Amino acid sequence: MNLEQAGHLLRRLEGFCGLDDEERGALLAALSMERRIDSHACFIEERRPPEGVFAILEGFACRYKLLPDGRRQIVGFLLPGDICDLGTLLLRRMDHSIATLTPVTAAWLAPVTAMALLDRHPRLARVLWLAGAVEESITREWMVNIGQRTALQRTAHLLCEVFLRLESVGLTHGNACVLPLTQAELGDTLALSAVHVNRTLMYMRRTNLVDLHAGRLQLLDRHALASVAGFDPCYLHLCGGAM
Amino acid sequence: MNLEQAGHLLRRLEGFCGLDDEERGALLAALSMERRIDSHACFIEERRPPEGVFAILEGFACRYKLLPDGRRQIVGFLLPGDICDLGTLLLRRMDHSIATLTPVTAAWLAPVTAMALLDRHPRLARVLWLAGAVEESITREWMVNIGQRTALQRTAHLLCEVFLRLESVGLTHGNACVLPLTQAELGDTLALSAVHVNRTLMYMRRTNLVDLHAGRLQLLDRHALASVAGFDPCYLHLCGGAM
DNA sequence: CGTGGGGTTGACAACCTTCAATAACTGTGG
DNA sequence: CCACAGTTATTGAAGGTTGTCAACCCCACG
Repeated sequence: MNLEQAGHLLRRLEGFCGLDDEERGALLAALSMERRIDSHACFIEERRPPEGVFAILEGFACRYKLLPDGRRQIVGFLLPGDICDLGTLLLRRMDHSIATLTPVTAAWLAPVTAMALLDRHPRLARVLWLAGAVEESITREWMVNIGQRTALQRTAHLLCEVFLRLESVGLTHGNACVLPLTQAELGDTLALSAVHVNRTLMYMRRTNLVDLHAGRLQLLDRHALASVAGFDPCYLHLCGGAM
Repeated sequence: MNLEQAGHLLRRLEGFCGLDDEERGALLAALSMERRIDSHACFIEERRPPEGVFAILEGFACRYKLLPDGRRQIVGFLLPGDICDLGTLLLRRMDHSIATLTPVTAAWLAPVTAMALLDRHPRLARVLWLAGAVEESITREWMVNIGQRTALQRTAHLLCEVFLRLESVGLTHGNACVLPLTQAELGDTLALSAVHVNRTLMYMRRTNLVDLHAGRLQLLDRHALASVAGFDPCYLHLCGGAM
């Protein structure tokens, strides 16, 4: 695992709680098995037993559920630095699928390895537990977003969130970051049709809120964006970052 | 804590994994501090530090988030036998509120007590962890429900879920159970207006799917209900119960 | 007997979806 | 270097599901 990628991970975890060299070492050692995954590949399938814990080192992935008629709801983004599926480790079968949105490199821990790591390093266990709690919190906020906000507010809210999450691991440059999603994928995330996502993004571009273009997100007016979204970063538990 | 109430809790946890007498005893002892809460009282508030873990012994409660304009999204139901907020134990502040929907009796564990319990009884820790993972799974399914399904499917899906969850702790009688929610509360849950909830329930009554009336839910045609909902109980991880 | 909360119903409006057509872009092979 | 195919983005028009507003009923409760 190269140092920059490990940096995203550590930076994120240490946002919660300091780690000593031994803990850092143990975590990195456990995550030493890397795997590259193609873009748009489903690498964890609903109804199959969980295959362990993994960390996203590079690239974007998502959790999603399919409906019988082919509709899809994306229920979470997995960004660089995210550690995934500690919670599902004990479940018999996955209740959702996970797929890449771009090429991804991930580090894997077999279930037994993960359990051993948690047993031997209580503070590491706490931090990972915390990271899971934050993901839960994000899921709840997404439900509010989809349930209560208009297309404009909803889109603005998601863009605020993604930007802050990327910023917290050092993946933004000024007011810009990558966001390599098609409008159809944004639609599956926001529970909007791709057409309406397009209209909404066009409107945001015209009104100088954001420019999302060729996989690159630029916040033209951060404050106004947060304002139309009604964005309150509290739920990200970032301990510091404001909008 | 009376035995029937403890029964709901144990029945639910043992659905995941057997417990020995010592574990059962330790859990019940830790949960010995009972508290009665009035109907429609907000007993855990957003932005305040978590006050420990609690178990719902009797009555209905919900997690929710408020928007600046007063709209509300209920993001989860807490039913008898549910153990709550292990996940948030480590967070600095709550990212949502919890309120009762009926009078509730709950058992409380102070944070330190909860941590001690988990440390001393690994298998108990696993079961509680599992219960948390199931709650996460339910949250994701709710997001799918709100995002992708029509009002009719959405309502049917929720009713299927509540019925099964109550059935799993022995709180149903034949095809009926209590469901003491106003239509406005159902609306906040399903992200529908109270008026449209009413229309939908009227429709379901006319077509002999369910009768929801005076706080009592009766499934008139369980199979048809599951069918219109596109309900697949897999996400509840009940290990047995089907619809 | 009045009051207030919840349920029920109708009319109308709004937001968003769907369908359809076109334009821009990406990668591939000749 | 260009032609081509496939995907993604953009825009218009029409229609549908759901929200809002308003009225009315019913019932429990004081």
